[in-house]
Amino acid sequence: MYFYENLKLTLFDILKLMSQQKILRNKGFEKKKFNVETSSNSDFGDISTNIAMVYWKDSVFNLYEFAENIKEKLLKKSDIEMVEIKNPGFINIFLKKSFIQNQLKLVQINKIKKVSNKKKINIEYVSANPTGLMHVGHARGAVLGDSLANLLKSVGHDVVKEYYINDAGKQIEFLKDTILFHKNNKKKKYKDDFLKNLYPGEYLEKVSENISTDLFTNENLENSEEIKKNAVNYILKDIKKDLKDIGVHHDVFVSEKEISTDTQVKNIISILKKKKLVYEGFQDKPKGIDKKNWIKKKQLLFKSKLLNDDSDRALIKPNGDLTYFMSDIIYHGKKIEKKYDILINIWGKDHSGYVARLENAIKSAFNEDFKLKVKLTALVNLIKDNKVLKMSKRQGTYITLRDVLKEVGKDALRFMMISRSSDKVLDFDFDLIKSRNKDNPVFYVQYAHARCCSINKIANQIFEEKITKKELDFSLLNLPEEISLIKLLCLFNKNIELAVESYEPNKLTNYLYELSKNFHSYWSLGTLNSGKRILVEKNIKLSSARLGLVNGVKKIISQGLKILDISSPSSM
RNA sequence: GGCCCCGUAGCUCAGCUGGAUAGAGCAACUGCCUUCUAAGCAGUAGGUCGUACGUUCGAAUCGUACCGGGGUCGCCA
Repeated sequence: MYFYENLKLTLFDILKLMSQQKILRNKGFEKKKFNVETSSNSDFGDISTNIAMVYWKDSVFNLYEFAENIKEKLLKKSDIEMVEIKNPGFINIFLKKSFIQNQLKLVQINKIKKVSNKKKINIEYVSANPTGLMHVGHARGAVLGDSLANLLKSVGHDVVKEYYINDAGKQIEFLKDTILFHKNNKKKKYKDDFLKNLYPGEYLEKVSENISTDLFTNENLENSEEIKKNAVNYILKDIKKDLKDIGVHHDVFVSEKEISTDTQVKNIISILKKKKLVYEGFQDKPKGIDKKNWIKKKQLLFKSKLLNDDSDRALIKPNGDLTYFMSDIIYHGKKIEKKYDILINIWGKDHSGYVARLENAIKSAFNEDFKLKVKLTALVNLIKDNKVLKMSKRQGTYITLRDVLKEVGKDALRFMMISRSSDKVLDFDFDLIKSRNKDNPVFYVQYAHARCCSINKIANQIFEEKITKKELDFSLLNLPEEISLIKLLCLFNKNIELAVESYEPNKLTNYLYELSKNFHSYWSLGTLNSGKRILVEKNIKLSSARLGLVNGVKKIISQGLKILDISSPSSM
């Protein structure tokens, strides 16, 4: 247990004691929350807490007396050197140096802390339509979902990673049309008179070549379905290959077509009917944009107006097909059947208006006790020569994930994709990502790890077997930079926890960057002052202790990068 | 117009389960390599945290309203 966790328990004990001593009047103190934070400023000690400001009103004392009482009790602890009370009521705790130094022993054997309440979690991500190759936008969701899944697993949750294949509906119809077009117009140029509702780009031409010509000779329904199936399978294979190349693996692939059976549809409709949430009717005309071709048609609608939507939403298209909304209700129903505690969906931000609707629908249909968390990812701007690369799906000029990957590599791609919080537009700058210097955060972190490895090699050369690995004397680590590096290492687990709780892997990349920065800074002390070099030739004990610290850094960086599925190179 | 997201240094962003003097990186300027990877480090300068009001001992953080930017609002997914 690291020092800040320790202190928190100590403070809880003190509260209990104060309750016994009738200093605290109410027993409800456990409900209130107080902070135990590592101090931002060394004037404020190693640990600061607002405990006195939170609880003094529940006590027989005034704020100052209350804080003093806590201070007295804290000073009885052997690990604490000094306690100061500062306005407007903070208690600042200064720990004994030896206590902090010995925290490094915990770092050496650091294991990521498991959660006490293990959850069954389903995370659905990527789910790119199988109508073409993935682009960087998909990659953002892919890496976010994958890193998040790894994080959740690392703290002990039971995680299933899922890909929902949209292999039904109009998009797939367009895909088939496009394939047919290529088959029938093989030699004709199609750029100029390109038809609406066909997918552009050369890729699908290649796909069409890989589909048996026999299917095209007579156009019947059966063959048509077969073409769709073959095309989807072909494209899906490519998508899976790309995902594999960026280290993304799903446990389950669910086909929209397969789960949306007639019985399922009837089932859902009858459930919703019982709850009086559906009716045959006319949808409101969409607001905002002028819709000249708006035609009223009768269809099955979900009463989402009752649930704060501004319009009721269609479940069945006038032609009898399912809307994607309906398919999604069925799909989520399937997931809910499997008794997950938490359902996580990673979607592009263009679906933001849809989140509440779906959540309302499935909560009212299934009444189950589960938590739905939809994470939305904002756009990715590809930047080259300080210019945003314009992409147009219509003209088929979008840049595919595999092109980007070829250029920057998996590690850089993964790191960059989660280096910003997901709801902010991400600038993906090729020049930056490919640079081998500190401008590039991926490089910077990996370089810190490589330096740690390098110093180990040199230590072995200089000291041979004399360098100790066990029973290091950490009391020799007295530089302020060493102390703060140790404290920072202790915060790794805390940052994992934060990343998990907020579903934000970028908290981990931020931490790793921060740690690397501190390490590079520590390393460089030696260039000015040879006594501050990590390896001091005439002092094996000191060198060993410092090497212990370096290896702590190495361990934490590699643990962090492993969760993100990014390599930790031993030399660069 | 409704809903969702964003607004922090010239630029890109951390910080947001309320805490003390708001932090990094880039760009600018000044320094540091005969010595462990200078692929690096140190320093200077740069801010009414979009605006206003409110809650609070305390607000970048919470609430309300407004301003600016983006997304979305069919039977596309």
